Amino acid sequence: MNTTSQSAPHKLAPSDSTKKAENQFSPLLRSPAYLKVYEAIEAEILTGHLEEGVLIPTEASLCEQFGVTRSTVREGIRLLETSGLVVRGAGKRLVVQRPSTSDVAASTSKALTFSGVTVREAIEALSLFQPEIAAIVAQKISKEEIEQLKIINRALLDTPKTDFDKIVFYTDKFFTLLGKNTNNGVTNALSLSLNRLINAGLALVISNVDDARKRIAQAQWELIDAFENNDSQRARIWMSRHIEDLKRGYEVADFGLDAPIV
Amino acid sequence: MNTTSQSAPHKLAPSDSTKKAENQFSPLLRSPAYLKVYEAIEAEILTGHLEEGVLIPTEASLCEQFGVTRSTVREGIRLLETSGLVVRGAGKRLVVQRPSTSDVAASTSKALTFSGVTVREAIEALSLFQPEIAAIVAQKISKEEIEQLKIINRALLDTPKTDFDKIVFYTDKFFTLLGKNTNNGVTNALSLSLNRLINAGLALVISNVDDARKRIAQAQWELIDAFENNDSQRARIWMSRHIEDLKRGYEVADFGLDAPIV
DNA sequence: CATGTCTTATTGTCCGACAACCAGACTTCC
DNA sequence: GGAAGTCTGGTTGTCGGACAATAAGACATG
Repeated sequence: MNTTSQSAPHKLAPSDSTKKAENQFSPLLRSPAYLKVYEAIEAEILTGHLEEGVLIPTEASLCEQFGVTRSTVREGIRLLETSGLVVRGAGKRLVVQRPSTSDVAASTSKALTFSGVTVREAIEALSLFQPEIAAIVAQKISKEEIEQLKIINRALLDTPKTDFDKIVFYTDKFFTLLGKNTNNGVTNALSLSLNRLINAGLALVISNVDDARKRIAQAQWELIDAFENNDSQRARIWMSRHIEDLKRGYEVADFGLDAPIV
Repeated sequence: MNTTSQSAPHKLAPSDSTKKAENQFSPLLRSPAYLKVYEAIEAEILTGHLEEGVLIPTEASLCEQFGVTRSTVREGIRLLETSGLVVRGAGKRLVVQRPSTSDVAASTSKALTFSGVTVREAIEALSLFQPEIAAIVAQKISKEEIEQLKIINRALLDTPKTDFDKIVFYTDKFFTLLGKNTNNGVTNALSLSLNRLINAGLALVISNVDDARKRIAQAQWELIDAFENNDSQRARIWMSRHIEDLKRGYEVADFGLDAPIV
């Protein structure tokens, strides 16, 4: 789990570039002090020596312990912050905290966005994965959670047809609850991050499709019904339709499916 | 796409805590200078003003432009680095670069690991998603890529039964090539990150299961065969078996399925 | 008990400095 | 002509010290 990707252990096909026979040395990496500071604290957290909730020593203290200046320590701390292992408490001190599922989803969708993936790719991924998620949720979900879904569905129906933001909100809420009911941090995080990817443009799409709210609500209702009967297959099918519907919405809205997500 | 999650627009159920009716103000966020530096440069990159490959101005120059000190600029730059929008060129200057799929996968699997997900969760996610990936690959993959898969499969068979690292390597390679052949940056990245999650412990598992190599190779072969016939359904099934097999491997190896991934 | 005030610990920012390092130009030597 | 040394300027990594801004807690005041 090292950040620097310097792999290439075995090559399947020998590289046909220069035949100097001297390519055996990988560029040796000297890590600057601020990186070591980061890695040291990260390790302390991952090994459990620094438990969740405890306060990281003050910058001054870290200077002493590591024998470096505050500037250096601070640069290392910035890395810790973005890695999500640490958050700023209300006051100021840093406190250890493992990233939540939502944090993971946020960073993943952000990374995907940065990498320049298109809306089409996101929707295709959605159409691959969400049906499976629906299918497994159908096996696991409890009565109480189904009730929650019904509340969302009802709220969606009660939303004015033109309150697009709210429609997006309840659509997302439904997906979110599904992800949660996989009872699996990985699938939940990945599902969340996919949803984030399409949420950005969803309001625009919905505003362009006349009966969007009705169609979404119906899909939700069929899904709920499938869940109540633990019918994985039906859940899968309706989720497919749901996503396919969204995709068509993006198409008719002429949204620019092949443009990078903004 | 803001990093600070301060949502909670509509509540489904009114919070039954203090009834002060004064909860309308969200904590106003003052962003420190180093954050603004980060955001400013990030924005320049995302809007395309700073194209891929161009060199970020020197720290000294950034100091001037932003009117802050180098220490501040440097803290901001650290954030840029971890966000993956920028890499250190061979020399020293920072150069703009959108994160690659592999970068995204790395950060995602890292984030998932940090969040403390278990091996079981990772495998379940794998068993949900990989069959779908195999199914879609069966529709898209070209003859040439199938040849690549065959080469990997052959190499796996040629690997000594006890060279566990190499077996892991080719197993991973196979999955990687599948992800690539989805021709979809999102699914590819997510697939890669899932693979990374389990690769860590895979060598240990393989070393504990006697005919691991044979079983893996057979699953690969069946998959290849399914790909050649564009048989999505068969690809799905064999991938399911493949994952199921891995899972059983983890079980018999008594790997600690419910422990967080290290 | 809600408001001010004070103290203290800690972070955010600044300044100026220097060594380490890389790249490119230049020189030297074969 | 080309390979190897040398010089030089630009840039980053680290340092040390300084001060303002802010938050937390204790305390006093009405």
